[in-house]
Amino acid sequence: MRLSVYSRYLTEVDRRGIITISSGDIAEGVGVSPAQVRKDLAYFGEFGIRGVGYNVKDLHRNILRILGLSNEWSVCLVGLGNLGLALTTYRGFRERGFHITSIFDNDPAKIGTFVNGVEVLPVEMIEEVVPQRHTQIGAITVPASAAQTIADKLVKANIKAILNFAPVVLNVPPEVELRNVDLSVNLEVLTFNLGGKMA
Amino acid sequence: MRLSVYSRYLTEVDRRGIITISSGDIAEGVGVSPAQVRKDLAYFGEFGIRGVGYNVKDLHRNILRILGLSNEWSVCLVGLGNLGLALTTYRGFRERGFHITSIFDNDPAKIGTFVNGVEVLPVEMIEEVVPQRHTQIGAITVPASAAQTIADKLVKANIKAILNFAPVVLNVPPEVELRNVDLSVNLEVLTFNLGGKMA
DNA sequence: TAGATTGTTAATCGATTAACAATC
DNA sequence: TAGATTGTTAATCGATTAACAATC
Repeated sequence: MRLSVYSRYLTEVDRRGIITISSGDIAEGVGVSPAQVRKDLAYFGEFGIRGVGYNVKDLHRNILRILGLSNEWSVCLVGLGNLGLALTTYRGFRERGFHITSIFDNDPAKIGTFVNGVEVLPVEMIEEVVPQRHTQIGAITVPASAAQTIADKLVKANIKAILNFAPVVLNVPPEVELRNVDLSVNLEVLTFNLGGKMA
Repeated sequence: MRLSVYSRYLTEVDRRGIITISSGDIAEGVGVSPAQVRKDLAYFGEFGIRGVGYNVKDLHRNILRILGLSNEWSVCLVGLGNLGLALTTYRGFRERGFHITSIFDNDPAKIGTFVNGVEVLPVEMIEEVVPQRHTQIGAITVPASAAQTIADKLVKANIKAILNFAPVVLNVPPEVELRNVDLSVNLEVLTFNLGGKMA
């Protein structure tokens, strides 16, 4: 969604101390058309003033609210490999109100250790711990072969959304929101687009 | 691009020893419409046989070729944080013919060390080393504040494509292929879609 | 009032789906 | 020949852009 990109741009614009911004300015800043910006924003309400533009702080607040970023979220992380570890230190998580409240892995060497003050638990405990901590979001960073099993456990544990980093198509019921952060696809789009230009 | 997803599905189908597959089967396997599958494939050539379907191995080979995955690619990695480290061990890279041929960072403690047999070099050497090793793809895993500077260096070094993991809109000339792997946007789409369902 | 910029309607564009003739 | 399934054309849908009246 483009709202997310607008939000980021507004953060920067606000930091520069700019008070008011036009759809044209936003459009130029993020690389879309002014009409698109106005359409996107108008869909959620009348945030601007005709002849003037949008109040930066005000608009930003509204977008954050629409994106659900004024809420606090409990996240569980399944799979503590390099990627999982990278996520625990990812600043963007905290900035958006995401709190990693539990970490699961099935490596005995990792179970019982603490990462950022959170104890690593065996994956068998997902169904017990996730509901307990009112966790809404599960991040899957296990190998592709294990991802579906983990997804099933998360669904049973009544998770609301899954952020899947494993390169595999997961099967979850429609009421569970699923996002795939798939590096493979990105790599392939990259080489596909490169295709014509290179040998 | 959906081709990437088809490719993955065909790998699995092939492993099961299936010889021929219909557009309907593929569609069901990856969750799109049969017409879409046929349209996508027909765009690149006539890979199927009417009344029969597609030969799995044959189709897969064709898709790999179209995606540029039968080539070998030289990749440089800039930024050796947790995420950068995760990428060096990412199996999907090697599987697709991506070779990390150089790693750059500006932390003196990291410079000179070896990761997977590749020496970590100072970022100042990008413009020298990248052309030397005929590197086509640059992966940026530095903090957002440094990303544009790195991108500029890569462009000067004549890179063909950039895979950007920093949550920032990069400015590169149109002839450089740019892909953003933006976790922030994914998080925000997630909470946005969750918005209606939750408090 | 004149200039600027929004919100919105209408026109355009592209992508998806439905339908079917071609053909194995 | 009858059944199946492709490749492709036409119909549908949705998203983007252009244009402009409303209004600050």
